[in-house]
Amino acid sequence: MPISDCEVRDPRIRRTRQALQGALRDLMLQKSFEEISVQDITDVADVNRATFYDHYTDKFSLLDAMVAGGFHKLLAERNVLFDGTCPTAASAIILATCDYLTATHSAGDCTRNSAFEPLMEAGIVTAICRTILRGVENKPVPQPLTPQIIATTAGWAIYGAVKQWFYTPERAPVSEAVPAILQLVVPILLTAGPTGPHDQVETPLLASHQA
Amino acid sequence: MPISDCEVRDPRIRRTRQALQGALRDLMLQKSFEEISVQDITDVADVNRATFYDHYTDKFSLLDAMVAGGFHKLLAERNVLFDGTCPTAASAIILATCDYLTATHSAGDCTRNSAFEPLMEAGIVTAICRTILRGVENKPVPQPLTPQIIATTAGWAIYGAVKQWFYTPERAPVSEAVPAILQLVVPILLTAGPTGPHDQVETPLLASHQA
DNA sequence: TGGCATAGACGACCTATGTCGTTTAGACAT
DNA sequence: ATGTCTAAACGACATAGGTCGTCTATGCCA
Repeated sequence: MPISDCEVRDPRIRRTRQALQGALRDLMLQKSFEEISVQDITDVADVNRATFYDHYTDKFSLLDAMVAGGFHKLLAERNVLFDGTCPTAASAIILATCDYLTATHSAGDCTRNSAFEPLMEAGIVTAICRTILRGVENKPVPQPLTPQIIATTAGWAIYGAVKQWFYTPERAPVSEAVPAILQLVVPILLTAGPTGPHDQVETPLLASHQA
Repeated sequence: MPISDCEVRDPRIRRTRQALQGALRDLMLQKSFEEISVQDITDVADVNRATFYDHYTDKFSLLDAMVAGGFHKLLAERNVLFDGTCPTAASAIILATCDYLTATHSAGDCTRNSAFEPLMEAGIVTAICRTILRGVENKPVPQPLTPQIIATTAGWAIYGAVKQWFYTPERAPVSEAVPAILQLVVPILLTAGPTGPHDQVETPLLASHQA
């Protein structure tokens, strides 16, 4: 039976999970997610196939863990902590999402079918919402709204906007896209309590440092 | 090879696809999506298993077609046409989403795993975005935004909000939720061109007629 | 009404999936 | 170092998934 992924003490568990995640990552450079079998993954990771099922219920849940972990790590590396409704933090999240999408898609995939994309998107959105929620969960919100709804709405809106930007042919550069998306989203965030230190948007610096 | 689902002339095709969709719908009342095999579906639909693959690539794509079709039908039945940024139309979409989520979840599922939910959500979101896009695609929008980005952002925001509302324990009634969610998303819609006939929100009537 | 195009039936085949029970070996504490 | 606990290996098995080629019969149009 699979065990939760965060904070695993036993180094053996970490090692094999790393191996499995690394294997999937490598394989996705060569073929699409749907073409990859659990056998393929365990072959590359050099663990027994049955062992795979000790950690993940199927390849979808492995993907899930990878996306959630990867995006969370990206946010952590950049020290993104959403302090209140400060637009700078929101910009950082938007930028991170742009970068993450770019990074994961440059890795080979023309996968225009099946469950891969929705699953991956769900993972990213969850991570975004959680980050935002940490910033707004103690703010007062007008009835019948809740901090959760604010965070979720903003999180989904951000991902939708970034996704659409990403798939737009001849899209604007990130440096333009981020403040534009920010403008769309701030009203949602402003619904929650008083604003942070910065009140109005001023297009902060947005150098894209790739993962 | 599977053929597109919309506007199928041949009645035989419609018939078998209806049978397959109906079978899945029935089966989902009894067990979770992941527990249902293609065999199960074709047994209930009384078609050969191989025939299934003539229409859908897998059970996920069947679900996809069902959700997209079902939600689209719901919107069509209610004559939801998103004329500009008029809040009434937005309310109708939000309400429809609430109802659809309620209807599909009352049908048995405690499915807290796997690809089912993300897949279903993706279908709903796509339908919402398409509907909104029809209303804003010819509106002028400030650079570097596009009508597509407006529509996608609003669509994802709406679904996220409704989802969060839906999963909130002891949630407010729809009649309160819809205008609240509307308040969150109108700013996004208002980014696009001049508003429709109604300018300010006034909490229009929102009787929930279930599907 | 008759012929044609083609959806669906059917059976066979191979691969992938998921599960079990047993055995091996590595991590960790004493 | 040594013993214990348990992750992982391993082999085996039953079921599900997906594909192919051929045959049948039904909808459609002339």
